[in-house]
Amino acid sequence: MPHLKPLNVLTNPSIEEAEKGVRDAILHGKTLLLVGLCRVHYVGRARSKLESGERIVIVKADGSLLVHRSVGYEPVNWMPGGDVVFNAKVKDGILEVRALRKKPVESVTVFFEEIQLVCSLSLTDSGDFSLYASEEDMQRAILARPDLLEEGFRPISYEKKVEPGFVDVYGEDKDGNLVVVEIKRKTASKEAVFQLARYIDALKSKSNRKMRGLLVAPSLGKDVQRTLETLGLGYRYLDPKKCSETLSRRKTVKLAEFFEEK
Amino acid sequence: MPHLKPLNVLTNPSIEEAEKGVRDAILHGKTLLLVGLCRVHYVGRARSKLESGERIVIVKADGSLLVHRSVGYEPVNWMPGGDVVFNAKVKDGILEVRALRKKPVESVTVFFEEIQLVCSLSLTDSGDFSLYASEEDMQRAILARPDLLEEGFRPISYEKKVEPGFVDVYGEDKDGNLVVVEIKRKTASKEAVFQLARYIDALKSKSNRKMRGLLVAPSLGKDVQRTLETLGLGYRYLDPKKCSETLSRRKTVKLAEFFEEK
DNA sequence: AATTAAATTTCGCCT
DNA sequence: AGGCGAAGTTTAATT
Repeated sequence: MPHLKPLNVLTNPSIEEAEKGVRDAILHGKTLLLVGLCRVHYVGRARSKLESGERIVIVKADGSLLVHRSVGYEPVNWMPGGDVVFNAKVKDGILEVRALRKKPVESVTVFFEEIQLVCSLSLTDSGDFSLYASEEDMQRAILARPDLLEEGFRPISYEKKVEPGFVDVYGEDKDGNLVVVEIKRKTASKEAVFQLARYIDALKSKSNRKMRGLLVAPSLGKDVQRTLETLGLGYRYLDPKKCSETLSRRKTVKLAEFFEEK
Repeated sequence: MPHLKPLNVLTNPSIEEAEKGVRDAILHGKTLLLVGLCRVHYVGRARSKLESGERIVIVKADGSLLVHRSVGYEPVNWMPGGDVVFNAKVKDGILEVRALRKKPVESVTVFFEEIQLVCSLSLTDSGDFSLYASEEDMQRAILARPDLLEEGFRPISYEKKVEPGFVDVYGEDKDGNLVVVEIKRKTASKEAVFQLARYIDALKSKSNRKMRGLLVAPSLGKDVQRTLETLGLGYRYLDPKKCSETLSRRKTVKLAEFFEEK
């Protein structure tokens, strides 16, 4: 049974009615849904022009603006949220809706010739969003169950800072060798191998212990195996989904927990 | 004066009415706009769960689906267009709208507990979209006016294939040295420098002429200047906007024109 | 099909 | 505030 939430809908309004609806929505911090025939200009980091056509425009209270065409997952024009100022006015029978932000300076302006729909909404949304099987999940899984990597592996640290960046996982194997681990959640490219090589190169100068490099990923790109061999590095198959399953069996949530008392 | 295009709007419909509206829209290849209280599941390359809240859902005829929260430029869940099969059904008073695709196998399912708006649209949109001041614009500008790079520079080719990829612009300077040019439309990182270094490395073996490397960008990231110096490479400031202005003054449109008769 | 690089990338984290 | 790397990145181009 619907709660009949306040829902302001104008269908095929005049430009002037639409203007009022848009201004009210923006003024009251509502989410705005527009459908109509429009042109769009973007000026800022680049510059773009979209000729006349019917599109969906979403204006959110956080300052973000999206222009969607009838096809495509991505918006054709947009404005990321943030310090954005909206503005709506009628000029020569055209409704101009403009979003302007500084840092970087850029603006999206939508010129509506006709409006089919103006809908202002108050979206109540406090639902949690959770994502599994990300690269961080793989990292957490390895820390929780080091034998996923190899038998006898013991993590020493994670996100260790070295010159070129951060080592995903750093530890030692059952023979006491240091192990540098680079994780990729999908097919690893040669770039990943070079990244690992750079880490090892940077770390070798800081220790005289034997050091191994291990690339962890669900699969390898073409020639990557050969590149690994050339550079004397190793590979361990690991599937991100398996990692998230491993984690859901355990109750570990935060990365830091693994090292809190070391 | 509005054309009064066919616009199907249901406000606060029952779940069953909404189901009918959704099915009809999908069946007739319309764009669908939904607003309502819902949960969302994603399973595929990763896995995600979004708890109950009010959101905007867009379903396009090309198979793409977007779930937007009240804040944020990016959709919280989505499905890229392509070979997507949609499905809508009511189960236990909940309207399930599901998008499924293979390659990769993944699905987004939206569970509506309440619906505020169902709107099906026929968007007529053939408007051209044009973007200026892209990296390609910078490339074209350099080819059209080589002195943007440096006085006396003469382009030999563009998009020249070498082992690791493609050299943006390749030419010779006023002293007859070969010049390899790497273009970035925004702040250049160390990665860009390494990319340039790899190209030069690959090309040096093919010629015994002196060879210079030039990174072209509107600015440099931290330490990038030092990296350039270490590797003996040069930098030339160039602003993408200036490039697009240069191009709009000239009438050159196609890259190939510059070399058609060489 | 696989690889590579760009994107008005955005986003988050860390210095 | 700037830099770096990841993303369910997407997209386009080229092998």
